[in-house]
Amino acid sequence: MIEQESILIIDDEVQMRRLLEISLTANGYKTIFASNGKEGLTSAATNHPSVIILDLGLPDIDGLDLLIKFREWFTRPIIILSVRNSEDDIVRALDSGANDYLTKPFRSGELLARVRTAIRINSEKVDKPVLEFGSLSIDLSNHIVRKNSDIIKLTVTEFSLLSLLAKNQGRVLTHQFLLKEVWGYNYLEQTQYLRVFIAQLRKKIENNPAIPQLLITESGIGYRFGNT
Amino acid sequence: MIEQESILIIDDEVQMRRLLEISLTANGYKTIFASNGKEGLTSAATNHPSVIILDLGLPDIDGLDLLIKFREWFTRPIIILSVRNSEDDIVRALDSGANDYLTKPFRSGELLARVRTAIRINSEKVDKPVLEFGSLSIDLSNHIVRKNSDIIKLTVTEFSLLSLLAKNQGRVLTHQFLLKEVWGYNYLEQTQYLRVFIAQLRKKIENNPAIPQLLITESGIGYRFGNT
DNA sequence: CTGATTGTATAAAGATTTTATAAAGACTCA
DNA sequence: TGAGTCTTTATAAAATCTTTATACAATCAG
Repeated sequence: MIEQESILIIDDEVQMRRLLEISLTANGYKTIFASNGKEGLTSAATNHPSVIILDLGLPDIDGLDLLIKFREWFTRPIIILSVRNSEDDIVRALDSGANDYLTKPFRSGELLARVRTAIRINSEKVDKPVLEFGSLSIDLSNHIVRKNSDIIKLTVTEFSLLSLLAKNQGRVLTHQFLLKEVWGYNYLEQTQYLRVFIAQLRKKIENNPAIPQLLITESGIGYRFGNT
Repeated sequence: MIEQESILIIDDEVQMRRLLEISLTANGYKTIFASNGKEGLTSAATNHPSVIILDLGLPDIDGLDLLIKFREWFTRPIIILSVRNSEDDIVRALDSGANDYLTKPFRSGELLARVRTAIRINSEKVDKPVLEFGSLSIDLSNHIVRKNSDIIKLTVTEFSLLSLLAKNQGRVLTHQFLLKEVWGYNYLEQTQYLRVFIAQLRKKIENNPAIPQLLITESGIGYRFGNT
């Protein structure tokens, strides 16, 4: 079963939201809505949408500022929808981190195609479905971890932390990055969460948790998966 | 030295080629031209452009077929430029693997911004540069130092000092500069810190710490990474 | 040349920060 | 309600940074 892509729509016009809801859900996307920038930020942090569709004309925050704020941590596609059609607006939005820019009124078929394109390009960045590391295998799509072909039971949080580290094998991932990706934007300070979950993971997957070979501590920075 | 991005333009109109050449080279890109599909295919294969700008109305091959052919092996961004403005054309091109679609006439500032965006998104897929010095490699973005492919564990301070010196290979960096960059403004007097950490680094990365080849002392001035 | 001065290298002790782990409390969902 | 999970707290252990001590090397004046 393929997981459903979710799309966060940040727009204050009711009509526009309804229109987008109809065409996106009809094409198999899950829609999430926010009617101002603040709501959009928190919703993105908690829901981890696959794509954000952002209207630049919001009541509370300037759209460009919001875009820049998103780009401090949100790495997935952001498509701008705006009535503003000046070259300057378009260039600034694209250079501030937008993936695409469509002017209202737009053709919904084109929007859908641009959403598909953004998701396709984004997905090229990641993911072999099953990661293998010696006796450990991590099946990302089925959420199954095996050690010597025995299934190891992990909670959702444990799995998400482990798979994030494993997907970035050999790289040091900072505390903040891990917290942002696993718990969300509002947990950047909770380093202790990480320690607790790393300890739990080590108990489950390391041969000798006291001398970890897979989940390596980089003191003062974060953690790294793998010793090579 | 940053390598120049090259852009392959596949278009049969002379005027359009000239226009693109002017605005792209003015913005620091290297331009390559092809006036039909066949030429475009061979040119892309030999030149490995960073981006392809493809006009759909070519004399020899249908643009969409060409796009599909490119996508059998070409993984970098392809931006479509076309007079055709129907939703159907746009959707089909995007779904056939185009990264973006602009209709003629277009605004050259917008085209440039979309080229930048395509390159930026594409570069997120690629690994960041690694500094190499003989058997020593320093992966700045992943915070990993290897010697003969063995990972060497460095503390945050050690890493920041080493990478600062390595990034300025061959230059002498003064004590004060190093202290300012690594420890901050209030530590300009703590030359002893430097001595301690340089000694630790030498122990970790030099073949013979007593006869340093990488971390060179410039007595009375500071330190230098590597030989000139 | 000799001795004083300045600059450097290194080990190691002390202070501080960061991490590991267990376990208790809170929450969630069937 | 209760099993499973997440969050929070407490504390010991480990890692790192700072400071001190000492020895060596280079330079220069007399």
